[in-house]
Amino acid sequence: MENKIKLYNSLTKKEELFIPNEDGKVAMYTCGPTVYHFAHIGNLRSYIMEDLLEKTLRYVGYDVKRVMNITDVGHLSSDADTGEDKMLKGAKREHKTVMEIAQFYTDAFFSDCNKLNIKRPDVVEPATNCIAEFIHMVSALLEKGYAYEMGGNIYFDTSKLENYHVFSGQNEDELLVGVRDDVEEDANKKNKSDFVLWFTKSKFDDQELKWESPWGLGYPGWHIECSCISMKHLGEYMDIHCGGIDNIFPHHTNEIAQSEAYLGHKWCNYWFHVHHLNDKSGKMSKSKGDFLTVSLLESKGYNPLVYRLFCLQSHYRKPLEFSYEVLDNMTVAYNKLVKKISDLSDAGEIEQDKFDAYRARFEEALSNDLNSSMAITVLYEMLKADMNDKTKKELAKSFDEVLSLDLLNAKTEEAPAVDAELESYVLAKIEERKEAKKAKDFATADAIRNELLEQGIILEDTREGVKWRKA
RNA sequence: GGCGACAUAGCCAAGCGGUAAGGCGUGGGUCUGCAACACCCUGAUCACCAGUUCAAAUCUGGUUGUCGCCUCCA
Repeated sequence: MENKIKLYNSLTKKEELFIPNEDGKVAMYTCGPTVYHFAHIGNLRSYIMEDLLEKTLRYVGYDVKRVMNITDVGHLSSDADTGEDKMLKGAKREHKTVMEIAQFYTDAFFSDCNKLNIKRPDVVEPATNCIAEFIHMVSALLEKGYAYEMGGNIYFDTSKLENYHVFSGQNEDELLVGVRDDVEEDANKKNKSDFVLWFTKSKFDDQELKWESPWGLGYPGWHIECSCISMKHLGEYMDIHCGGIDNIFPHHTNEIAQSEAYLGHKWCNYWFHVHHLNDKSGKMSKSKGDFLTVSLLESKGYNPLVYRLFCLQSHYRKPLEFSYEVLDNMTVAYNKLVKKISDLSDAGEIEQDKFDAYRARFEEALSNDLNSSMAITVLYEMLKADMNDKTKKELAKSFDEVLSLDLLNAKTEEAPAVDAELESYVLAKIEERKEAKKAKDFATADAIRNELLEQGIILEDTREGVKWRKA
């Protein structure tokens, strides 16, 4: 098939025409969540934009296989073995076992994704399912001389690589070790950028999850899982690897190092990195104060899809600043958009030439490095264009395959099961008010409207008559 | 200290060398008993300074500012 999608590739720092290894098929990998806590809406920005990427690829005709890992072990909060495992930390905090924590937050993550209309990847694989694969790769790296054992742990030897800092062009000597106060340097490392592949020696004895390995009882380092899980399901060649921008170093850098050392050839051609969501004080993160979750937004009365729209109207490669003010704006915009589309009638035949023209413009916007903001604009222009309602509705339906904003069946518009009793009551009141209006008794008419409003019923006088809905 | 990204109207934001899309808000208007809805109208020379060009928001160099990364982070 024709390849026409252009994507910015973090590896080459250029926008490139996306050409998969196998014609018409895309092998896509996404770094999944570390399930020790709820995902905040900044995390979810990445997953929304990656979802958009996947759906765009499908929309233009690719057969996509997407794999995501779930990090449920081995993610230390420090690289030295003095660090505390994030999973264990979460478990301690909530007095649960590590596996209970992992299950709970994995479910919570997919529940949030569901609310944001993020499609579940074709394969979701927890790290703890693949211990044998990890051990296999670590063994192979030791055999090939890319790894060494020191102080009970297995390390990757970055000095064996020609170009370790593939992403940044950083100079080894210029890197500062332990920039942050709470990071301790690991004295076992031969080179400061070496990283752990397998731990057997841990200073915290209560590490719950350990596995037998050729090097003793232990657990995997953080980076090994993504390399192994992707190869397990996608093979030795991958098309697109996605993740948040902060994963470039060290996570993705290390993934490339170990994967290509293991394979002996180029591993992944395109790297897609989503930039951060900030608030006025800067980057949103779990370790900083109050983090915003989908549930929190919902409790404040926001539709999660409004947040999705907020993300889509920006570009994935731009930092985005969150504020409730903007979210309020988006709520209005979203409701207007949905109303406009729901008012379209089904009458008539599709005007195929116009349908094709707008669909092409929509694809063109997304093909241009996922210009979702432009895609939204195409949606607005389409709704204003000179064509019949049926065509517009079908186009909206088509666009929504990618946008996933529930444009045709918005959750907000789904009237929560109205019981007949309430309905007849409201209709009676409307009739009463109509009589009052006819008699020019506007005081009574307004009183009735206010009375209903107090019960959460909103009346609107439209040209087609009185409409009512729940607030 | 090193590396990188970003800088367009009140806010979000498109723009990829040919003279500033779109959304929200604001203000004005049509409609309405009023309100809401809907519809119409309404605004910026693109952080700053040089340079390249017939032509620059768009390219180059520099300045300033904001943010991120340099072994927790999406």
